Amino acid sequence: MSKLVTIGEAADITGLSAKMIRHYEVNGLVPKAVRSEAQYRLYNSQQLKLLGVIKQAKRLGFSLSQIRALSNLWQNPNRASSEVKSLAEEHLQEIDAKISELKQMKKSLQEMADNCNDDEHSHCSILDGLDHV
Amino acid sequence: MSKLVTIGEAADITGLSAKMIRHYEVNGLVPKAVRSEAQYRLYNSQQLKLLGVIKQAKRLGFSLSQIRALSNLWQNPNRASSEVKSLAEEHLQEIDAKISELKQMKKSLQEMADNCNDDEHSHCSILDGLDHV
DNA sequence: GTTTGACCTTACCATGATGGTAAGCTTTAA
DNA sequence: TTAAAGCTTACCATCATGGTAAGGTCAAAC
Repeated sequence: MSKLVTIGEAADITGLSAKMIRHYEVNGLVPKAVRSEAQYRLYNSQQLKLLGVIKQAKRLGFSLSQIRALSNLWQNPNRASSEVKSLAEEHLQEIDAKISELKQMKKSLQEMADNCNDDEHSHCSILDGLDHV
Repeated sequence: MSKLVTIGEAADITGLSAKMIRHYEVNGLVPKAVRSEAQYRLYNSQQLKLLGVIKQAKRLGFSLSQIRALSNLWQNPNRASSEVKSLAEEHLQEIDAKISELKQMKKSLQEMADNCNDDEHSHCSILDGLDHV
């Protein structure tokens, strides 16, 4: 007999936007919410908890399709923790790849910028660096 | 009297796609190409050079609007190198911010994953970590 | 000289995640 | 009773890119 809240309250509680919550329902990240007589979506505490899990997963940079998988595991009492770990490690690898890529960009750009005279003249090592493909 | 090439050759030479080159023209990153009688876009060596510069800037992660600015400076003989450097440093800051964000994500997720038993049981510290908002 | 295939053109739709707006119905509070 | 706030769906925009369709053009092979 848990208290039911509308989508606006659910948004306030979880820190997601109402738009996002609807979007997640349409895309299967959360089960379809029950509706009031006036067709308003209603959420109980368990569903709010799931939305909170999704919010956290978003903070960790999981994509919506990864979150859909996480959400399914979270809702499944027969899950194996190894499945969850495997999703997490997949994402950790993506994060590492992005960090490497950004570090490489930073290094190249930093080198170019360090050689730039930073004055009113038109010659610029950054443009030179971009120039020769 | 430089040789003119069509968009497909320009794409092959620069490593951009023909779609992207058209998109960049529409969005003002490159000047409108001259056309053949049959309305085919034609590029000279100077324009190919600019497309090469754009390709490099993309490798460095500049956004299209940043590249539009870089392109304008590249084409302007009266530019000041300080303007170019300022664009580069703005982008370097963005890169640094992204790296920090990803490192923070990685740290949090790594901690959760390290405590996961990785077995067939349903209990999982990763879900626990996501759970308590 | 015609056909074939590779190339070009524009116009439209899709992606992923989110925001914005509009038009209309419902609930709440004054 | 009315006004405000909140809900509904449906559509369009963003960013950078890819895909496709329908049609025009060019070069080489037959």
